[in-house]
Amino acid sequence: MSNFVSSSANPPIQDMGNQNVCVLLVDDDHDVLGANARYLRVNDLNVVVADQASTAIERLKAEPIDVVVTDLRMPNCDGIEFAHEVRDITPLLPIVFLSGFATVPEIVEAMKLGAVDFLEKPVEPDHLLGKIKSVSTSFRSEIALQRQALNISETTVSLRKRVRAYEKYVIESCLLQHNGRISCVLEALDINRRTLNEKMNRLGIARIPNQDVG
Amino acid sequence: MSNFVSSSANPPIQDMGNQNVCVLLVDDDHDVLGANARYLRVNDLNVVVADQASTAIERLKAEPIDVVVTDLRMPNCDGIEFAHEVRDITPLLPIVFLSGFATVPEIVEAMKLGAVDFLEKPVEPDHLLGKIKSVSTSFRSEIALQRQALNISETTVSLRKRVRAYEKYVIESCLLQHNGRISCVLEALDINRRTLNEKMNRLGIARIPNQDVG
DNA sequence: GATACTTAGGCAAAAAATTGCCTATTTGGC
DNA sequence: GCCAAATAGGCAATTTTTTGCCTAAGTATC
Repeated sequence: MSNFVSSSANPPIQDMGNQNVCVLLVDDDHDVLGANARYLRVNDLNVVVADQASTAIERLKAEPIDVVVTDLRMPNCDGIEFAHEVRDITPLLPIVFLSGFATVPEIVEAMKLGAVDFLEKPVEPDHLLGKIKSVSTSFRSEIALQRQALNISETTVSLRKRVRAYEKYVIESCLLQHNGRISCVLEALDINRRTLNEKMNRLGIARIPNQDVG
Repeated sequence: MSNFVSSSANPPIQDMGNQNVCVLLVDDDHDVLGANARYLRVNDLNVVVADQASTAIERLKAEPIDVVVTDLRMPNCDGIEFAHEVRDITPLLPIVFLSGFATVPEIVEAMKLGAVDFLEKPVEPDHLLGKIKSVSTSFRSEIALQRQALNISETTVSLRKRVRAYEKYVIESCLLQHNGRISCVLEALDINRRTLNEKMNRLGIARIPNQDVG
């Protein structure tokens, strides 16, 4: 927790390079699976694939997965069921669902299980990539934030510090999500350019050397 | 989060006396609104109705609402927009959406905004009642609070709003935790009394009638 | 090399937030 | 009734933040 607060001193979240991120891709359709896997790998992600839930669970236990991307409809085992199993193993792992057609209760259930998003097939590979990147980065800081934000009972952290940490977290996430593109952050956070500048200086947020993807 | 997951098969809630629970019912269809309101009232719930978002917001500010039940599609203002406004005022209040037809992104967005459930119209009154009862009891749970506070992250909300919501959340939690005792909050959050006062007014945080727990 | 685009930052006015001082109200105890 | 403790809020000085205007630097494009 303290590292979060004091983080103005230490290096802010850098674009840690996608290669650290490991994605578990689950889909019974081999074409889709292959295509997505290829695209993600080209973009420096580690990709583990599985064409059914049981395999996926094995892989999940074996490999250090950062994000799960799964189809909702699968022959042997539906996605919700699968997500439950994932939750049993890793309660906090971000899960992104894909589906061509899903019912309202399915979506609701998926979101309640903590799905990070629900994308409609067919998914643009680039969109998927962006989602994964944002998810996998925000996931890490979210944990830190969570401690900071919710451990009220444990430690006494001043409101000021907390709010600052939160603000920093939001801006950094947004920056990462938009690949360092300031103009996008301005729009996304609906904030004055000058203000963002000031905040970044004040909070010690580093610029990201805006490297375009793909 | 387990309480959320279990919601599909909600266990019978102990009769804790519905009369305490106050529901804000929002729907532009007067027939639906009337029918639902009647049914809920017969079952000892306090019901406040509104046939449009603006009215609902007024009511929300005026009355001590425990749960919001709103239609997703409304003439002047859509439900998501409305939910955003609700979130600005009460970041933690449970919201149940109703809709006859909703798109995937709408549902996802609603859930990310912290919707507790998403029911398809037409809704069986009894089902709605059960949902409200279960929701209003589980509201106190820490987990619900956590989810709320942090799940906003993906959605595009202005930094200002986010920070405000966060600040509000922290103060409200702290207040709850210390049983409404202002002096404790001051110390815990290491904040000037005058400042806390101002913030509470600005953010619309209600005082808790400091009832000592036996 | 010229030009457009993006971003940083100095400066100062304007706006907002913080906070000390003082007073009022409420609540509980003597 | 009187006193003490807790809390709210008016007022104004002070501090902080926001933001517009202008300039400059770095990059990419033609």
